[in-house]
Amino acid sequence: MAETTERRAAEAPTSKSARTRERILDAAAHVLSRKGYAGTRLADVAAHAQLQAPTIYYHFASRDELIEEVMWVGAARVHAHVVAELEALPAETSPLDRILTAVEAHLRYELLISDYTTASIRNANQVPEGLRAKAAAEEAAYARLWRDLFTAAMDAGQLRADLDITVTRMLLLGAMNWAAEWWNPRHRTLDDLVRATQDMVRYGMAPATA
Amino acid sequence: MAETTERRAAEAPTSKSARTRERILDAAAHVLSRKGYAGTRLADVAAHAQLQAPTIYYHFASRDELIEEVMWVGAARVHAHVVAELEALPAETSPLDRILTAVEAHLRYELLISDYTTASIRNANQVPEGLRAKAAAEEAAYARLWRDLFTAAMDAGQLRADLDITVTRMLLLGAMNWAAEWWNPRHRTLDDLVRATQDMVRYGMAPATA
DNA sequence: CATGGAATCTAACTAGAATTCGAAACCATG
DNA sequence: CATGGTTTCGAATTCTAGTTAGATTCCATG
Repeated sequence: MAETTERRAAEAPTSKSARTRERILDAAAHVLSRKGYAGTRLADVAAHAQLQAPTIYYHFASRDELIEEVMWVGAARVHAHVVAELEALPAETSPLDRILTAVEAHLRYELLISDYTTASIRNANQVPEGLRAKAAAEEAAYARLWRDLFTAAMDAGQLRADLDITVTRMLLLGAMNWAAEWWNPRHRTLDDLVRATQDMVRYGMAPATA
Repeated sequence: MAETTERRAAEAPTSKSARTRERILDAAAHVLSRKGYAGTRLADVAAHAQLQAPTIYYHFASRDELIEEVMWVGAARVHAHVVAELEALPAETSPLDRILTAVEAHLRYELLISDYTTASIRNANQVPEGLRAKAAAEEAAYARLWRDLFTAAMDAGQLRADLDITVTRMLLLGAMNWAAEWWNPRHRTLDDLVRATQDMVRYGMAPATA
């Protein structure tokens, strides 16, 4: 019953088998983010999941299928979380405020489940083509969400008229994705990071030119 | 003699041996950026450098030493290039303009030698500790350069007084580093990318509040 | 407490890749 | 054209890690 608070993120693992599967997936994300695609050894994954390597084959058909799922799950969960946060906003929320909400949701979720995030970020271009398909489709859909947010804000006149929204969108996502590489909760709170990122979007770095 | 124009970037390869060594290094950066640390096979590196795997051992003591050098070279060259561009500025250049110059220099060089850039970016946390030392030291020195640029601009009142310059600096570097992952010269010129990044620094995304 | 499916384990097979070694090819110099 | 150092190569060695097979343990159910 104490689990209910956890269920927002992942779906609830019911059977014992499902829970073991989830444990293997988490372990794989952990190893994948630190060792890369080629360096992800099933023996290491198994050790983190507290079982023996061959056991993985009871839950996944192959090493590649396991890794494919990690790559996909990371992207899918961030996407779903941002969508949920946006849908929770009042209908009259301005396009710019929707962007700022998306920024906060992306950062919080990315840094919360950072093993999956860093795993898919660092390995996006290292994993063999075949394994990329599902994750790539998910990322494309997520990119469309951001593109729509920017287009709406531009149409509403809330962005500088001469802004290159394609490039700017990628710069913003890059700044956020990179945070998983350096952010340390002992130096800055997540709240501070979110605020600094939102301020960067709104005001840039220079003071308002009087 | 036609080589002289190339010499701005890397030091001039004089002897035949030095040129082969450089070719191996380039090939290693290429493979490392695409396959990761564990996935970088010497046979692949050799194929890209148009020679056989054992030949690599004539130029490098081991696979790890080769990879260590790739990781280090990328960071060192970007650092050196940015320093050179900054030193070429007139003494009276304002701190904010110095930041904008550093942005341009970083982006141009990073995207010029993007195999090295993406190699070190994607593998920074995948390479074993021992190999990180040299590259990490170089990156630390480079980070200090940026910290000083920001501190000077803040002291000169050219940045918003409430700006968190530590976080903002990392967001900016992240946005730029990430560009190596998505920038495609067929969609946007490098000039456009540089301008968009500089505008983001100066103005943010929203129009000046009247 | 017996039983059968679910879940996990141990042992063995196999392929791939770094590294070593000694031979061959290259090439500037006398 | 010979010669010796430089550079490259082919073959053999060794170790690592994915995968499979078969046995064993766990555990809910009757």
